[in-house]
Amino acid sequence: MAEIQLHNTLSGKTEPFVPQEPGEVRMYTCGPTVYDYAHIGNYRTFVFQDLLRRFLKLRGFKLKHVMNLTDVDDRIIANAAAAGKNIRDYTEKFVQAFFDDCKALSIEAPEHWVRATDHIPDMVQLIQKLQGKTFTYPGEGSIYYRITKFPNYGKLSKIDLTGIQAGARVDNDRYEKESARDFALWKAPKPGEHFWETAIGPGRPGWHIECSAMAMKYLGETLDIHTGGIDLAFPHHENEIAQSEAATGKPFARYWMHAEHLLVEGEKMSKSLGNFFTLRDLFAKGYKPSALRLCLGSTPYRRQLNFTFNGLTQATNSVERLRNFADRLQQGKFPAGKQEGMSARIFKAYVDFDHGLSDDLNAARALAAAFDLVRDANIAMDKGEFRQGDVASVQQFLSFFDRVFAVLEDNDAQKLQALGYSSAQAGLGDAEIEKLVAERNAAKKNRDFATADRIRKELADRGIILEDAKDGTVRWKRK
RNA sequence: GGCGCGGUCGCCAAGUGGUAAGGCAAGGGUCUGCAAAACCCUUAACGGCGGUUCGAUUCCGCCCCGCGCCUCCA
Repeated sequence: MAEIQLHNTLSGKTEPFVPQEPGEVRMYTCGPTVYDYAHIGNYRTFVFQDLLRRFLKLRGFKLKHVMNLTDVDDRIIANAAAAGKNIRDYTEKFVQAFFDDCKALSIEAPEHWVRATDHIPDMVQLIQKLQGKTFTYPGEGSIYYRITKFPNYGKLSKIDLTGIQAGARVDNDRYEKESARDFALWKAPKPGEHFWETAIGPGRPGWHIECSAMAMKYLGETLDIHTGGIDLAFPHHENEIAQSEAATGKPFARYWMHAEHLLVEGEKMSKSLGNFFTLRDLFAKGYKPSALRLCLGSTPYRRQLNFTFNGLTQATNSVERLRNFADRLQQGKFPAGKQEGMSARIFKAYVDFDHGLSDDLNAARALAAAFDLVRDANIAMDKGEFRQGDVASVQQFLSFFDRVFAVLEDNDAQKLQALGYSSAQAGLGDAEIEKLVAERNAAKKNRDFATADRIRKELADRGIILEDAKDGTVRWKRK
């Protein structure tokens, strides 16, 4: 196995990954703000986090992974008020939707899902700790963090504070702050707004404090890995560092990893451009969850991903190729014994796969390793050289591959159904299809091709593709 | 302006100081009652100009182009 190398935003370099405790990784990943349905850009990041998580597990690390759900912020408060709901009720729907989406994309559950509103006391404690060290100052009922007190401010995002002036763009906060860059740890309640009554006064948490408080509560004062979208590097993660390290005097996270953003057809995704998509939008158009997962996951995470419908179709077909191969392996009848060289060929696939992912999670390379093996094995099968004795080891490789990529299982229809999308062909059950296939086979035997073709057409119209094999067997699949 | 990502075949996307993976598409085959599906094969690419070098797509410089962050957006 290759040494795992990860790109660390903190150092700006790709470094060997060595966790604090051998064999164990403590990871915190920034999750969604549940004010609305998350969009495909969010899921690009979440799929990246999932690939990272799965790869580390594959390499034998025990994972302690925490992902947060931000369920209190300005938008949530505003939207909930507009809907006449309390924020817990308002966010519940989007929390559920997020969990559903994760299931659809085969994003594994972390060891802990944590919600900001469940951890107000932890945040209050952390703020008190900062107060004790005079990193804070009050202003009209709010509590601010004094950035000038933290010498390393800017070390993550490489922002140089000296050049920054409190200009019109920056100084738009209506609260009193000493310096434009200072941020709120605790916000005083506005009239009619939801607030918590606490030892540091009534109010609600600032954006950044939740992650510091929750990460340290579950993972200790120094994390191994902290990740999120690239836009979070500043100010969110920078502020997390300032808060946490001021409070503990220890490094907050050792490896910071940031996923680049996703573009849509080469443009920034935005509601105004009409190129803004949630998973629901894509599933309603008939795209498969597995295709979206591959589409979002196969571009290395530090590259901007240009999402296009053409690309999604390509991913759909790529998934098909892999699944077709798995089926061929499963259903094929091969001569007994082992093919010379096949074990070595499979070993090479493992090596290439591992090298790809070990190199800063290069998913494109790992994927190519699988496709290379697929092609070579297909050639061997076509030539009649493939042997039954190699089936199991190729299957083992595929399942190894799929422990990270998670696209091989043919369960898209079930997933969509679980989400409430009945795909066009959902009306036809397996038994019904088998019956029609049998009828067609009978017709073919009687050389009644008109009937056989009529059934074939009927099935095709309902999204069922038939595959007539050489030996007369028929395999079918849903489009 | 500062910081960052990128410009490789029609499209997506790896990679290397000695002329370049993989996927999709296209074309051609195998198979088939015909087809489809599946599988195989083939084609074709390194933004521009300099520099370093025996040799650069790969290193350096400049330029052009796309995109992001610079206070609450993954």
